[in-house]
Amino acid sequence: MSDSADLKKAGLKATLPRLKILGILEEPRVRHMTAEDVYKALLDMGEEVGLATVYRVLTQFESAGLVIRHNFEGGRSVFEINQGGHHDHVVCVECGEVFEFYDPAIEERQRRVAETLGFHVDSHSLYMYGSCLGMKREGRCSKKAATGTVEAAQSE
Amino acid sequence: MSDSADLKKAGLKATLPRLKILGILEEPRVRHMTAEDVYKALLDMGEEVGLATVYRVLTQFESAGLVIRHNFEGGRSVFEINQGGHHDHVVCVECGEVFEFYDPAIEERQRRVAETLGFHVDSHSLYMYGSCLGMKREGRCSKKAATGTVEAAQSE
DNA sequence: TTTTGCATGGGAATCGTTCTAGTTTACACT
DNA sequence: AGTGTAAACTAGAACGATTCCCATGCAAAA
Repeated sequence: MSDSADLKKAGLKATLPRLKILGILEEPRVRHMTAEDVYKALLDMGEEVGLATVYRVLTQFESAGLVIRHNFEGGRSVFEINQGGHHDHVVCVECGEVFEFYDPAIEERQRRVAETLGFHVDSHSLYMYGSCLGMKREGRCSKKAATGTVEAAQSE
Repeated sequence: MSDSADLKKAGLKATLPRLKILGILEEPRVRHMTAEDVYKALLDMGEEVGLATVYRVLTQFESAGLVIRHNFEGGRSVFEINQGGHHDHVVCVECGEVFEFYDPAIEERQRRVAETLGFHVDSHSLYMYGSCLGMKREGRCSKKAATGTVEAAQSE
């Protein structure tokens, strides 16, 4: 589906800034960006978009469910396009790289804990912080902002 | 052990501001506080402590392992005294209440995911956001800043 | 085409947090 | 107990991230 249609479905007019920002977030190489990152990417493309607009649009996208906002360590928000499948994050504090994973067993346990507490869960997040030295050896780390995805083994 | 001895063991001089802040964090009723909360509590006690000192001391305590810093939704840091046992958090976005739980199965799965990735984990956090309507019924919600702890069932 | 209203851009304002400068304090050693 | 020195303190300025404000722009409705 076109970005334009995505926006309209979310109740947002398909304006140029919104289309550009959505386009940037959809580039597969840069799944996790700060508002500043998005702003710089726009400038690099020669677009005249204000930083305030970037923040406003990202917040609107979040409300509309188009993007997910993360509160990683360090205080600044990181945005990622929402492509449906929930996943958790592993963040390398040395190179800034972010890996994703999904573990059905963890999800199920979380669901059950909430149920036990009688708590209605709107959203949940799981972050692991550390260093990807082991991954470096395999040549996956050190290229800043790259992203990998891992599907955890299902059972046992 | 006395707070003063705790501080010295952590390599920190036992100054008045540090003792007061540690004392506040140790009060069982208020496990999760922002720097601002701690500052206000000090003012209420009639103490003359600067906000900058509160931030500096909390950061020192974090480095020393005396407190844990959380990055909940909303961007501001929340501090909690570190009493040894790791646990995860359930945050009610309506009343601000924070509940804690520990689920060994989740911890084990996380450990395994990191292992699979060859990732060295320094810290990890799991937050669930939502509403505690169900808990309200049992009279546990609505008293702002109160905290409950739940031990998740072990197996199955 | 005029109206109406949401969207934008730029700069000022705000918020949480950290830094700076000068002053005070804790603590080891008389 | 008295004192020197490094560490810690306070207040306020500075800072980075984010939001607000408002005059202008633009696009759908009348």
